[in-house]
Amino acid sequence: MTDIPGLGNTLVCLSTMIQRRYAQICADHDLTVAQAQLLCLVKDRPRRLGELSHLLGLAKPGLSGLIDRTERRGLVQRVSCAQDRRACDLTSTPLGKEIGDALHADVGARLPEIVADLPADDRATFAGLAAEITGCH
Amino acid sequence: MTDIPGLGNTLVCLSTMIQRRYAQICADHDLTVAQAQLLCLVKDRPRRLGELSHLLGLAKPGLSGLIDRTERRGLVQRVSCAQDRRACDLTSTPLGKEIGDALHADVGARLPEIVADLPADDRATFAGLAAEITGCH
DNA sequence: TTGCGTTACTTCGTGCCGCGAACTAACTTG
DNA sequence: CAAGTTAGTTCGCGGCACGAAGTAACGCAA
Repeated sequence: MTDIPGLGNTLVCLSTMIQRRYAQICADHDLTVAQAQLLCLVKDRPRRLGELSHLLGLAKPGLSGLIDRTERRGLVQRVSCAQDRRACDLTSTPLGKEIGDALHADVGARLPEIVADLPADDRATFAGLAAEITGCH
Repeated sequence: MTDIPGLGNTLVCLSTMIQRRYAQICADHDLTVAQAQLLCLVKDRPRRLGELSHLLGLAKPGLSGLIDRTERRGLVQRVSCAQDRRACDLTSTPLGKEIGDALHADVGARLPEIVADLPADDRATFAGLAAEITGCH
């Protein structure tokens, strides 16, 4: 494969730009990045902890603590699962749902400012390629 | 400006993909992301702490602690500045320089795997646009 | 020169984040 | 039923980063 010089660094820079802005948006909704990501996964449907662990790339104890903190803020709730009494579903509270929806809207509105300097057709091209890479459709 | 639906989410996904892979590469060199970023800024020339604070987007105490931990590992060194006795330059040790260079090479080699599934011309297009957005030349 | 505001950095206390190891309870299989 | 597996928790640790408060050095003005 043809190497593109400096691409590695460019990707790190890009990712840092996105993370910084995303963290700011989260903070504006009084959320940490980790809590925001948890909330977004859970705000529209309940999920098993094991599933969350996989999606977030966290080991069990890390997830457990993250849920503890988020539950303490009243955004999320453990619900014991009827089919398997060992297991837990995590759901969002009404407050969590509300905040999660607001965050999602804000991310959609403000994060793309990062590419605002590009001409419109480049912006569309970039968005398409990024969607391709991530598999986010 | 024309909104591109879902772009906010796509950017978060992209950034997460990059961060996860980058963290893995750092871990392979026994570095945390924060320490790696510090080391990369310092490995080719000394820098003032104030400059680093600005570049890394950290407040003073956060940087101070990060440097403490990195210094404890022998990768980096505080050098008091002759011109201004309040100030500090941060330099990399020979070990730090070596590890930093190895990391940099590895990032260049392995991080672009993220875009490996794209056809070659799309890859080049994406790289160009990303460079444009970040201002990484 | 002496004093005063500013700047550069550190220390302290706090809280979030995430890991491995060890544990408990519940399911499953022989 | 016994043994092994699975889902989740707890504990102790270390990294990360903040605000508030402190210290030392600089620079300027009276």
